Amino acid sequence: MATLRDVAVSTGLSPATISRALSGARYVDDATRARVVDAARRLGYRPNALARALRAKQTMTVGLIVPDIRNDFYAETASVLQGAFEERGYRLLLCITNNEAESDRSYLNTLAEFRVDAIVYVPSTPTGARGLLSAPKRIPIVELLRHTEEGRYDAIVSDDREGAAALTSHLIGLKHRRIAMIAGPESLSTTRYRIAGYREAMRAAGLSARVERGPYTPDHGYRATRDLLAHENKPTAIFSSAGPLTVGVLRALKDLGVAIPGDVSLVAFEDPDWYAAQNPPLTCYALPLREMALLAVELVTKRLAEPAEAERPPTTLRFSGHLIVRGSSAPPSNTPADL
Amino acid sequence: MATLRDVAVSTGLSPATISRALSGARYVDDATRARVVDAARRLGYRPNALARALRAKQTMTVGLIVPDIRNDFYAETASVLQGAFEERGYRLLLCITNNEAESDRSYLNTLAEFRVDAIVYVPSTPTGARGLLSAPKRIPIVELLRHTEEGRYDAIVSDDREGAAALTSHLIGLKHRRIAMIAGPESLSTTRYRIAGYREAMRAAGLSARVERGPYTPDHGYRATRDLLAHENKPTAIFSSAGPLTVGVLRALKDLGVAIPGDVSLVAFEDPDWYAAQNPPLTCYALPLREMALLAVELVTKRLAEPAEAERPPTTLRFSGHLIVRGSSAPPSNTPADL
DNA sequence: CTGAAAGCGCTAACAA
DNA sequence: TTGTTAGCGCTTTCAG
Repeated sequence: MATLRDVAVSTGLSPATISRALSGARYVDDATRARVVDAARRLGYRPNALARALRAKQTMTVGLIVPDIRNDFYAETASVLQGAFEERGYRLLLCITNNEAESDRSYLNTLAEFRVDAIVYVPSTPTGARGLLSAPKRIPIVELLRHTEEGRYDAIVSDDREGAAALTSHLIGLKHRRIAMIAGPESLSTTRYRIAGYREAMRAAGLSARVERGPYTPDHGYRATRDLLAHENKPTAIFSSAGPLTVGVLRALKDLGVAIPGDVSLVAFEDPDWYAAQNPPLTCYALPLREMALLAVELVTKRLAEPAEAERPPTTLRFSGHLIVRGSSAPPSNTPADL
Repeated sequence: MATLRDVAVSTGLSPATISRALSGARYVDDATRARVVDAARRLGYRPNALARALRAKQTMTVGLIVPDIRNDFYAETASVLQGAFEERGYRLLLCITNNEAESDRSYLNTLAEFRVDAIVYVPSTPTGARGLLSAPKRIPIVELLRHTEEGRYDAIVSDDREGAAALTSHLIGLKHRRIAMIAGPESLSTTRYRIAGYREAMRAAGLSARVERGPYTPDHGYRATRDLLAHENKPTAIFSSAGPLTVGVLRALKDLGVAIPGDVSLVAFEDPDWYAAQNPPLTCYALPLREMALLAVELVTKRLAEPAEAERPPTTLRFSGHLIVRGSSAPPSNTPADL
C-alpha cells in the first residue's frame, strides 16, 4: 500500500508538502499540487486514516450501540443516524447487543479503545454506561430511545408511558375490560414505562392489569398470546408493546383461528411499515423516530464542535408520539360500544 | 486518557514490559503482570486501538456495505455477520448505500483508507469494486447476495433465477395466466436474475410477461400495483420480488379492496418474519440467509488467516432457497385449478 | 525476564 | 511556498 512518503519520493517533494497538498488546503503552489495529486493517483495512494487519527486525536468515527438491528425500530434509527453522520463526515461503527447487558459493557469499552469521537447508545442495562467509568476522558454519549438511571448523559427518549396509556385508553374507550399487555424484560426503561402507562390507564378505569413479561422476540409474543387465550377469562384485547412481539402475536392468533378485531382487538407500540399493510391494519402508537435520531446527531455534533458545549450539563429530551387508529381495534363483540 | 507510558511510569517499568504484560502473553513475571494489571485498572488505561493497528498493520475491523438496513433481508444479514465477526474478535464498520452506485465507490474507498482487514460487500452497482482499483494492496472482498460482472472476488449469492422461476411456476400450476412481476432496478444483479427466472417460466408456459421496474421501496410497490390493476386485462396474480415492495403491494391491495387470494394471488421473494404473520400468510421463496452470511465470515477469515489462501482464485457459491406455499396463493377465481 | 530504540504513516510547529 | 523535525501510542527486534 502506497504511503505518503512514496508520493513524496516519486515527486521529489517532502512529505509535509504532500500532506498539505492533499489535505491542508492552503500554502501550496497550484502547479505543485497538480503534480502531487497526479502522482498520488498514479500510485493508488490512499491516506491511512489510522495514522491520521492518531495524530489528529480524532477518528471521525461514531459508535452506535443498538439492541437488535432486525427490529425495524432500531433499523430505522440506525439508517437515519448513518445518513446524517455520513453527511457530516463521520463513519459509524455498529455494535449489536441482543439486549444483553454484558454486551453493553464490552462494546462501550471497545468503542473507547477505538477512540470513537462519540457514542450513540441505546442501552440494554438499567445501570448504563458505568462500565466506561475507567476512562477519564469524557467521551460524548447520547442515550437514545431508552435511558438509564444515572442522568450523566444526554438522553433522547420517547414518552413511553403516555403512549402505552393512550393505547390502553383507546381500548377502554371501546369498552374493553379485559385487556392484556405483552411486554419486554423489566430491566429496560422502555418496558418499565410502557407497563406503567398501561397500569395507570387500567387502574384509572378500575380494571385489573395483566402483563406478560419476556424477551423482545416473536417467540415470546407467540407463547404469551397462546397462554393468555388458553384460560377462562381470556382478554378481549391485546396490547403488544413492540414489533418483534407483534409478529408472534399475529402468528398465534392465526394459529388459534382468532379473528381480529372480531374476537380480539390488537394494538401495538411503534409503527413499522408493515403494520399498515396488515389485514386488518394495526392500531398503534407511532414515535417520531426520524426526528429523534436527527436530534441525536445534532446534539452529538454540537458537543463535538463547541468546546463550551462539552461542559454543559446533560439534558433529557422527551418526544411524544401519536395514536393511529386503524382496523385492528373495535368494540368487543359481546359488548357493543355506544358510539 | 491514560497511555501505556503512564502505566509504565506509575509502575516504574518500561513501556515494553507493560505492552507484553497486557497483550503479549509470554515472557513476563507473574508478579510483574499483576502489578501492571493493577496499575492499568487504577489509571483507567484503555489501549489505543489505533496505535496498535498502525503498528500491527491490522485493524481487526471488517467493513460491511449494505444497500438498506431497514430491509429485513439485509438487517438479518448484518445481524448474523456482526455476531460471527464479533466472536472472532472483529469489529464491524457499517456503510449504507441506499442502492446508490456512487455510494458504493465512496464507501469502498473510505474503508480502504480505514485499512479494514476485509470487506463484506452487497453491491449496488453492476460494475463492482472497481473503484478500489487504485489500491495495490489486495484487500479481501466477498460479495454477498448480489454480485457484479467481474469475477475478481469471492461471491456468495442466491439462485435468484431459480427462486423466481419457482414462484412463477407455482402460480402457473394454479392456472394463473396473467401474472405480473414487480421488480427492482435492473442495475442490480438480483433484479436481473429474478426477472430472468420469471420470464423463463412464463415463456415455457406460453404466457406473456409483464414486469414493473422501479426502486426497492414500498412506494414503488404501491404504485406498480395500482397501475397493474387499473387497466383491462389485469393480472390475477402478482409476484413481488422484495420485502419493501411487498409492503406497498399489500397496502395498495387493501386500498383497492382487492381480496387475497380471492381476487389476486400474491407471492413474494424472501421471507421476513412478518410474511408468515400476514393474513393470509404469504407464499414466498425463502433464502438461507443465515448460512450464507456465516459462510461469508468463514471465507473471509480463512483468507485472512492463511497466507496461502490469499492467492487462491475467487470462488462463487450459489445457494438455493425453497418455496414456501402459504395462504396468499390460490387458483384464480374464474378458473378453478384441477387439483 | 526486562529495557532501549526504532518506527508504523501522518501532521504541525518551526525554519528556511 | 517548501523542508526539517518531532511525536501521536503502540509493538517488536535486539541487547542485557
